Amino acid sequence: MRKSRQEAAETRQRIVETAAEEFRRKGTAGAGLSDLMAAAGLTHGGFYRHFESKDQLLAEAAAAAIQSLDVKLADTIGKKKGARARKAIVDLYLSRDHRDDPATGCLFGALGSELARADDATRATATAGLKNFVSLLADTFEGDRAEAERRAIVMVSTLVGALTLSRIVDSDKLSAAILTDAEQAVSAR
Amino acid sequence: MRKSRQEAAETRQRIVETAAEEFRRKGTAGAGLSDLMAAAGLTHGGFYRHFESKDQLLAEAAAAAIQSLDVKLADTIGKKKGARARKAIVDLYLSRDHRDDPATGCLFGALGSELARADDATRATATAGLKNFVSLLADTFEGDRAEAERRAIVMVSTLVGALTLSRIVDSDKLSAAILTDAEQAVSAR
DNA sequence: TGTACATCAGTGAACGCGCGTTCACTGATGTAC
DNA sequence: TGTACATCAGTGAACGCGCGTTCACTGATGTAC
Repeated sequence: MRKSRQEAAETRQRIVETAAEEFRRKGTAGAGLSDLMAAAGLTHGGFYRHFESKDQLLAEAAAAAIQSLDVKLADTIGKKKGARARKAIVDLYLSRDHRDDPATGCLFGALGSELARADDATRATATAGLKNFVSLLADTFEGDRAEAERRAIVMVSTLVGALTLSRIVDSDKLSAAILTDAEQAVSAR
Repeated sequence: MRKSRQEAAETRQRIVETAAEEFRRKGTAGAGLSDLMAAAGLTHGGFYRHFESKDQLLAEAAAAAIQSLDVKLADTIGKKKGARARKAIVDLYLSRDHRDDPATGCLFGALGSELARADDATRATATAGLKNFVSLLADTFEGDRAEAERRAIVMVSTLVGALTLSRIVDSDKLSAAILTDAEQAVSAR
């Protein structure tokens, strides 16, 4: 039954990535270890060969989600600069696709209020991810760096808030309006 | 042991209000019925004399939280109009006090990502509350109503996002910057 | 390179625990006459 | 107004269930010589 080191490392990675999706899809409490391990193609007994606790997995899953956000943002920016890069990020972030697929989307939008109650390791990861997001956006503003960062912080706040609210609301019309209005307001700045 | 109708009604109200705080403080999964009933000064067995399920309580607690937000906003506005009313709301919403006391604060900030996964009744309540919040803010903008509502929607998004992020972050400095930057940006509009 | 032994990834069953929910019971309140 | 009975708010114990966690076991992999 023993697997090679490489296979074990791949398994671990698969668990983390599966968890990153399941947590975003169902919430941290809603995603049980048993379901989660099954989703990764394993039985739940093996979990503790890889992790000390569910909290540790959450911290690593948060890191994976942050990393995938970084990659998506970098891909979206591509070779664009300034306002065009910024618009590409905003369009992606406030798209209906993003709203309708929390599992592969932004960690802050999917787990925002739960992250505020998470343990230190998870919050530290989230904080680093937020700083990076802000920094990428700040790069798209010209002029004074401190001012650019301030604008980026506000923009991220608007993006996260709008995405969260668009997912709560039970009216398609209002949900779409939130995305559209935020997109236009943010692009106009 | 039987209580009078009035006492029973008061008990029910107390449970709902206690729950509204506990859910915001600990999250919907983190707040157990047993703890919650104890916090309301009761044993947990009596819960089902008042409610059909935990989900029903959540829906009513959400309504209570929404109502208390309405009251706070109305109190804050008082007799102020336009930009002054708007500034008062923003100052209150993005205050350190609000950030540090989710239990009595905005429902969207405290439970945002969990509300997106809540049942229909709870989401309907949240949607109605959001519409009211938007409407109050729209009243502070002059000119075209549709445009005022668009601006209000964006502003609420920024407020909710900034509050949520300020609670996640493990750096006091960044947390304070999020509140301050959002406040200044939003006030400048 | 081959052999003997130790390691450990993964399985599947089991553990204790706290959860939401149910229930028998108590006794004050409400109702009927 | 008084009396007899029904109602039901609240108690406290119990229920089944799924959770996170533990453990004995298997057998392929890794290590030592």
